[in-house]
Amino acid sequence: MDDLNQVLRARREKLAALKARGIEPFAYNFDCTHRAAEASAIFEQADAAGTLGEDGEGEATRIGGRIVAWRSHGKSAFAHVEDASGRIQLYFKKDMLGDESFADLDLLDLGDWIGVEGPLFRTRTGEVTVRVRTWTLLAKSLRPLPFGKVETDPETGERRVHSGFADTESRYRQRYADLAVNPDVREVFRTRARIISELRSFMDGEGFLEVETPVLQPLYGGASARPFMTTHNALERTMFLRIADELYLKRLIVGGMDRVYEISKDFRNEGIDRFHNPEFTMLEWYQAFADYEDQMDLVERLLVHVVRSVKGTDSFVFGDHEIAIRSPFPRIKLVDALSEALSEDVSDMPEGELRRRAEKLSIPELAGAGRGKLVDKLFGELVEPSLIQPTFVLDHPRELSPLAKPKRGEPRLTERFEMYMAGVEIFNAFSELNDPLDQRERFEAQGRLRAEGDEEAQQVDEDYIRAMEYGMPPTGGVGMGVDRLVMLLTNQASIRDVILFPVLRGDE
RNA sequence: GCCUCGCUAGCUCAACUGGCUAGAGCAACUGACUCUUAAUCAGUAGGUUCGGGGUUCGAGUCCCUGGCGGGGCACCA
Repeated sequence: MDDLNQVLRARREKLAALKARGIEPFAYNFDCTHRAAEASAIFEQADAAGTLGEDGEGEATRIGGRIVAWRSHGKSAFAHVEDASGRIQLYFKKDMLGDESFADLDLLDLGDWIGVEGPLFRTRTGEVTVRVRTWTLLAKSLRPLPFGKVETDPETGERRVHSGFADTESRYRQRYADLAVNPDVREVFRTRARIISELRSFMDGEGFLEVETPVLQPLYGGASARPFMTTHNALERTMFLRIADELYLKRLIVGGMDRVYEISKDFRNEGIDRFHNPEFTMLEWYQAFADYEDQMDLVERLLVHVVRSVKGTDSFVFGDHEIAIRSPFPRIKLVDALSEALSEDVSDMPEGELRRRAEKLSIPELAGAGRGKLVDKLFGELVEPSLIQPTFVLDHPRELSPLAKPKRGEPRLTERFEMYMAGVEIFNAFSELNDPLDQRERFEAQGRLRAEGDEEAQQVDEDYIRAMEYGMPPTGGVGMGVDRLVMLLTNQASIRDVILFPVLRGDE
């Protein structure tokens, strides 16, 4: 207790005083009749309909919330409480509450949870307010929340927060405090939930079956990435956290489940930046009898559906850009886009020339890069940042896509697309490779890359090849970065702002 | 992993070129106030300046080192 600062100490003293007065500081429940926003709305309706009482009072309500502002005036006090719906003003008056209950208000603090009961009325300045008849302490706050002060501009109604809680690191580490004092942050995560819900209902509506495949895997695959490893004690074996759902979902296609999808966390043991968190949420789906052309149509319909449902329009603002979701989206071939950027056809450009171009742009880490990798690097440098409006980029080099079918008529390429918005890759899809002999060769080529030190190259998955040998129908598959879509639709600059508890270093 | 910027009271921020006892607002505490809303007014208290080491008569400030975070690069979705 000695090492607590005065602020924490004052609250513990109030806690003791409350107990001494026979007030339970941590209640078991509270029977609310309304949320704050509903109560205000009901009052406004009654007022408009002229059904308020003669004293201008509306119906009695019970509201539970956290005290976020307090203004005491001697024998009366105003406060705001906030619940999940918003905030509402409270008016405490000594002759309404009685001496004892009014005196006990001195033991409340910002951050306390209370329940109040009383009729609604409108103050002289027009704000719908609860005239508190009785109040109950629901939970004492023993640590001050970093509330700012909210100023509402009387003319524009605009809310400005003074001081507040801005330190990025503290906000991520103590997300509970961030959520408690920043309603905007709560809104971002409400939108995130809506987006995921709309993704589900869209996939369900298209006849896809939601499935769950292993997070903990004996082999990992389906993407180029380093995995997290762990150990199963009883089995005495190394297990991997999945880097993609792909290989299991396609086993289900082999099994005859012709449309499947999964929304789940994947884990990649790589760097962290504003577009990457080590654990992130992916939507993957696989559709039998379809190819990547069909998947472009599906992606377009999915985006239109989600953006309309969540934003109410066909466009949204991200940073400096207004992104319009109007299908069909432009479809450009990777090689053509790059040729245009270089003002020279790259389809037959020798590897040495590609390398010289990349070196001229001082693109780093070119050592050991083959043709495909060079094309990819150049594309990332020259074209990707300019893909602001939704754009499909088609037909990636074969060596970069070991799970995709060869492009019809152009066997050095694959039937693959990535979809970009705001310069960010959101979707990745292929006509799925369903020839088990070709698949084995691709895995073996990956194995050679691995032997040369490419830690991200895939391993041979014999069981996956066995599944394919039973017969896999032609299939279109798509992966989507859910967090990134949420970033775009909530206009958040960092993936950490759309993940409740992003990965940070320890602070011990 | 590399480059770069940052870390000062519970919160948001000051402190010039190294120089008095590290300041302010909010929050807290004491008092006044029965329609306020960034309530107001009077007063009080609150600091390991991220940790460790060094230079100096003197370090929040300069140097070394470590930690954490932001941004960029690399890797990647």
